Amino acid sequence: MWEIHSSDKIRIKDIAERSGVSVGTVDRVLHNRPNVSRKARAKVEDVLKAINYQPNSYASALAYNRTYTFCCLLPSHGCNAYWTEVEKGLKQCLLNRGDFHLSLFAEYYDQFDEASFVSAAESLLACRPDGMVVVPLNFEVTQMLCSRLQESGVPFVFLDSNIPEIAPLSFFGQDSLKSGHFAARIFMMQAGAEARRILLMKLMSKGRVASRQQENREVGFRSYMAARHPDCDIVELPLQIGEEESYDARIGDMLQRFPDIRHCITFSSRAHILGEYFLKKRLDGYHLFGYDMIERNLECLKQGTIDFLIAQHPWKQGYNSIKALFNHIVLRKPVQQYHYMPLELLTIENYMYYVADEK
Amino acid sequence: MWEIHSSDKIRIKDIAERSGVSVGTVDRVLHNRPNVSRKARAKVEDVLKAINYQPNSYASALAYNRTYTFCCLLPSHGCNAYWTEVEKGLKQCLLNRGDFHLSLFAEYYDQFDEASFVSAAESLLACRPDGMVVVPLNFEVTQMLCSRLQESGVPFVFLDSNIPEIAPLSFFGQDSLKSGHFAARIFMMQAGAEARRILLMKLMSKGRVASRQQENREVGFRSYMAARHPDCDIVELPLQIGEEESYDARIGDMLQRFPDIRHCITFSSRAHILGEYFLKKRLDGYHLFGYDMIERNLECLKQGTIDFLIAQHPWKQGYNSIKALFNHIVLRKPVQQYHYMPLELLTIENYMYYVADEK
DNA sequence: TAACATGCTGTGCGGGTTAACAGAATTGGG
DNA sequence: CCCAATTCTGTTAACCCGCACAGCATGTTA
Repeated sequence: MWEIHSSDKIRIKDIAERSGVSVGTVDRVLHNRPNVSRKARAKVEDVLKAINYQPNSYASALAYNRTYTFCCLLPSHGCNAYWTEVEKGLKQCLLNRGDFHLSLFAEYYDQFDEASFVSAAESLLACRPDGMVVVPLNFEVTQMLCSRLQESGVPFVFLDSNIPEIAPLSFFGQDSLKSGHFAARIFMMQAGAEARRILLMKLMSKGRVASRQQENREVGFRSYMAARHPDCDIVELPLQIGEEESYDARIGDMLQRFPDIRHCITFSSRAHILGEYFLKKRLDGYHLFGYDMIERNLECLKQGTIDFLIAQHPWKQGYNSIKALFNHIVLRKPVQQYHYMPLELLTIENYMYYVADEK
Repeated sequence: MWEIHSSDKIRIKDIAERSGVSVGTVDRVLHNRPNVSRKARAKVEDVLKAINYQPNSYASALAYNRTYTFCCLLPSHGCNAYWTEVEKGLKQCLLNRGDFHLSLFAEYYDQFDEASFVSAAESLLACRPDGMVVVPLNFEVTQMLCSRLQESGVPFVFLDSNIPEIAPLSFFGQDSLKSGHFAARIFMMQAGAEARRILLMKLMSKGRVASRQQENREVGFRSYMAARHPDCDIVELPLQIGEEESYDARIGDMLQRFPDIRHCITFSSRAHILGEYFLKKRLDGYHLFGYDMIERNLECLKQGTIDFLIAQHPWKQGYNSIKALFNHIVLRKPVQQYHYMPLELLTIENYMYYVADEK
C-alpha cells in the first residue's frame, strides 16, 4: 500500500546536483566560508531551505573528530531515589551516544546553602563545558552562574524547576501548579464532595518547605480547593527533615486530635512516612495520596496504604536534558523550549506498566 | 563529584589486548568463523562476557553495507486517527535511523475479512522482508503467516493485540484486562459506591464487538465490578458501525428508559459519540469514561462531556515496534519480549502534557 | 605432512571536512 | 578594449573512524 526508505536521505553531493554547483561550493556555503558569489549562495540556500537538510551526524562527528564536555549541577541527595533516577537518565543518554566523544562532569550542592551552589558552579565552569544541565536554586545564585554561561555562549538547560526570566535553552520538569490541580481533582473525587476535613503533610527543612516543587503544587491544590471545596478544612502536619524519631508521635497526635480525618495528601515524595505509619499501627480506612514512584512509596502502594501517586519521570528528565544539549550542540538541531513531563497517575492497578526507563 | 565518558567504549582492538590474542582471532570468535582453538575462544568469550561488548553499530553497518527491508501488516482504517498515529510512529522510527539503509513496506487488511489478511500477507512475503510488524487478526490466519516467517527465520513483532502461543519476538500493546480493572477503579470512584446503574456503550461491527481490545477490557471491567460492586446494573448500548444515523435515537431511547443512569463508559475509542450527543442535546450531569486521545474525544474532554480517557500511546507502539526489529536484526541487541504501554489517565487537567510523540 | 591455529597486514565501507590547485569568470585600471 | 588582479568554482585527494573480511606467512598440533 505504501513504502518508505530511510536512505532517501540527502547528501551534500545531492544538494550540489540539485542546485547546479559543486560540492566544494555547497561546503563553502554550509560553513560560511568566503569566496562564494551571491548568485551561487542563493541557489544553494534555496535548495537547503526546500529540503531541510540534516547532515549525517555520524559522518560529521567522525570528520570533526571533536570531543564535547557537558556538566551538570545537582542538589546533593545521598540515597534519595528521586535524584538517583535523574542521574541514571543523564548517564544513560551519554552512554547511548557512545559513537561520539562525550564527557559528563557532575557536582552537587546543598539545597539549603547558597555558598555551596556557587562553589560547585565555579568548579564546573573550570571544566570549560560546551553545555550544562542546572537544577536551579534561587534566582540570584542561578542568575549569577547563567549570565557567565551566556557570556561565553555556553547553552544550558534547567531541570526540575524553571526560572523563565533566565531563558534557558530548554526546561524539563513538571508543571507544578497543574500537578496540584490534577491531584486535587482525583483526591477529592475519592474523598467525596462531602469530606469536611483532610490532612496535608508537609516536609520541612530548617523551618521552610523542603522544596519549591512542594510549594507550587500546594498552591495549585489550594486554588482548586478554594474554587470547588471551600468548606473543606485543610489541616497541616509539618514534619522536619532530620527529626524522624518524632514523626510517629506527631502523626498520632494529629489523628487523635482530628478523628474525622480519613484522607491525607502530601506534595513531597515521602508519602511513605504516613503509609508506613498506617501499616505499623494497623490502621485501616485511611486514604493517602502522594508523589513519586520510589521504592518505599511503591511498597506502600502494593500494601494498600497509598492509593495514588503522581509520577514525575525523573529518569526521563535527566535523559532528555542531555539529549537536548546533544541535539543543540553536536547535531545543531532545533530544540523545544518547554518539556513538561506527563502527569501520570499510578495505582495498584497500573503501577507495573509505569516505565521508568527505556534501555 | 563524578564524571563519565562515552568514549570509554571498548573496541575490538581493546578486546584483543585484554584477552591476549590478535584482532583476527577476536573477529573469528565474534562471527563464529572456524579455525579458533578452544583455549583462545574461551579467553575471548570471557572478556566479551565481562565487559558486555557492544560493537559500534554505525561502523558495523558501514562495513556490512547491507540494506534491510521491514514490512508491516495493519488493519485498513481510512481517516481513523488511532491507526494513523501508529503509522506515524512506524515511519518516524525508520526515518530516525537514516544513517542505515532501511526500507519499510506496508499493506492493509480488512478486519472483518480473513481473505484480505491472507492476500495482504502474501504480497508482503513477496518483498522478502528481514523483519515484520503484524497486527494479528484471529489465531488461524495469523498463525499461517507466522509459521512461514518462522520457517525462513524472519523475526516478527505483534502490535496492539497479542497471541502468546505464536511467540513473537516482541509484543507492543496494552494489557487489556488490567486496563479494564483500572478503568473500573477510577470510574466507580467517580460514580460512587452507591451508584446502582451504569451504561456501557459497545461499538459493534457485523453483529460482533468491533475489536478484541474492546472485548478484553470489558472482561477486566466486569471482573472488577463483580468483585467490588456486584449490585450495580450494567446496561448495554450496542451501536453498529455504519448505522451512524440511528445513534441519536438509540441513545435517547436508552437514557429515557433508564433515567437513573448518570455514568457511562465505553471500551471503544468512540466515547465522542456519547459526548457529542450530550453536548448537542445540552444534557448536563452525565459522566463519561472512554479510551484514546483522538481529536474528537479531546474536543469532548475540553468541553467537559468526557471526564476521563485512557491513552494507549499508539505512536509509541508503532515507533517501538520498528525499534525492536531494528535492535534485533541490525544491531543484534537483545529485545524484551513484552512491552506493555503505560495505563495513562487523561483529564481536562493533564491532557496537555500527554506527549503523543517525540521528534 | 596435513590440518589447524594464529598474528599480521591491508582494503573497503562512506558521508563530511578540509585543503590545495587549476581554470573560469569577473572586475578594475590604463 | 585589453591585460592583469581578484574572485569564484570544480576537481581531487587525504583523512576521520571502527568494523568486516580476505590473504598470507608462520606456528602448533595430530
